[in-house]
Amino acid sequence: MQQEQDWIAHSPYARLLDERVRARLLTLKPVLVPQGTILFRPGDEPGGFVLVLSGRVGVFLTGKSGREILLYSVEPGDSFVQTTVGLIGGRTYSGEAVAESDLVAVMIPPALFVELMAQSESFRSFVFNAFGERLGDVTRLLEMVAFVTVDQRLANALIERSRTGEKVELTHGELAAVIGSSREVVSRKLEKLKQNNIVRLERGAVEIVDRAALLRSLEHY
Amino acid sequence: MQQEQDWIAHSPYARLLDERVRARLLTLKPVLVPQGTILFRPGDEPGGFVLVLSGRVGVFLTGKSGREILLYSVEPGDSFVQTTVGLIGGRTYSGEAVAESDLVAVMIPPALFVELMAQSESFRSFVFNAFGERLGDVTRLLEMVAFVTVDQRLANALIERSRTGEKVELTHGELAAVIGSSREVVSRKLEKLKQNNIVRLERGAVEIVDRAALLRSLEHY
DNA sequence: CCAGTTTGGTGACCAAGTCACTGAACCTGG
DNA sequence: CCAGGTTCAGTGACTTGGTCACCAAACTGG
Repeated sequence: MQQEQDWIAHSPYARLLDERVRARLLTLKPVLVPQGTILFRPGDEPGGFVLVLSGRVGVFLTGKSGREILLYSVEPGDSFVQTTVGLIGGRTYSGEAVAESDLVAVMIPPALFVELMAQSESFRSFVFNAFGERLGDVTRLLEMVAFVTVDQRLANALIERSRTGEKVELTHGELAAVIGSSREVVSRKLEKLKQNNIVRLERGAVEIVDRAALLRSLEHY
Repeated sequence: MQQEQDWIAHSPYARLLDERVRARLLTLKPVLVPQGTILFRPGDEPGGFVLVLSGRVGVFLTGKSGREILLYSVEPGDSFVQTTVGLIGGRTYSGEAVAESDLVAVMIPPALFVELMAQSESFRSFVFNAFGERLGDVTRLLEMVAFVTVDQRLANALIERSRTGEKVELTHGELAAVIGSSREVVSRKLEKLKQNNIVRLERGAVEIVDRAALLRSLEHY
């Protein structure tokens, strides 16, 4: 697969890695992970620093009520920095990672990880950026959940997941997890959007009809 | 001041730093920062890696409505990893840091920071752990805000801030920021706790009378 | 001691989450 | 191909929490 060879070039941060590191990383054998696999659960001891080459992983937090919220997604070129914390500091992690599609990934074993950290400036930058990225994601999400209405979070989620106008193939329940709300609430909000001819609904998917209207509802920010 | 010399020994992670690094860090001149100083604001370019030696810093997120939420606090031995992200990755940061008390801190200049990262395994661990710590804090807070009732968050905050039974010297508004709620709601909840003889209220402070009852309200988790 | 500022209290209202259902759409295996 | 289970969506009633617009009490600095 092409992606397995030039993923580095496609990742905004990984592309800055120096040659030596790239060479080392390319010797690692990519693993195939089927959709739906749970990569780790709360409390798991991390096995290494995982880099996603293709596919998409969602990391969820689950409340005791069973409600879930998507902490962030890991996309090609991203890594599971969280597991890194454990690697170095011996802490375990909270949150559950699920492969949202079939996955190609490489796992950098702890020894190699530590070695690269010691030797390569560019690798350190890469890891740091990945970390910063995550912290930023979670902070942004918190900001959303704490300060922004469900309507806006929903509008935002729909727009983000339909950049090129395609249907958003998520159930109401899944959408709820993305924006940190509940299925019922999402259903009701979508119902209203439908009545205003802003979206079209079908089982398991939402189609944006009037993108402009959605965007307008966001601009008061 | 004693603390300025042996802060390293008191910090759970900093104490693991190797001799060479300690020596370098101890040559840095500590800065005194008066209470109330805003250390950085959203969008600021970070000036270095800041280590807090004594005092306490709160990092807040502010919604457009003016409501605030405490992201986390930085205590002696902790550092502002966030600024680090910027140091290496050139990203700016969201959140506002306020000195909650008079502060003694050292700032590790970018050049030294990069050098230490390159040279010292133990320094890398230190920085990583600090990072992991923050990510954990923010994740935990998100979990709270998303899944836990105000009553429980309030009970939790009161207990945490009165470990040894002292009064919690925060206004209702400040308490609201700590748990991510609003002043009015906190006032009403406290009112109820008072009626049940669980707390005693005074202007600017809350005293826990029946700690056991508070703890009970948490155990359903 | 008085004016202005902080802090706290309250009612009315609205937004959102929860509970307990119902029904509709879909898969699947005999 | 259709019967029964399962997943997905819709809905009403209720509770919790956040917001708005106030007012009152407590502090604080001249």
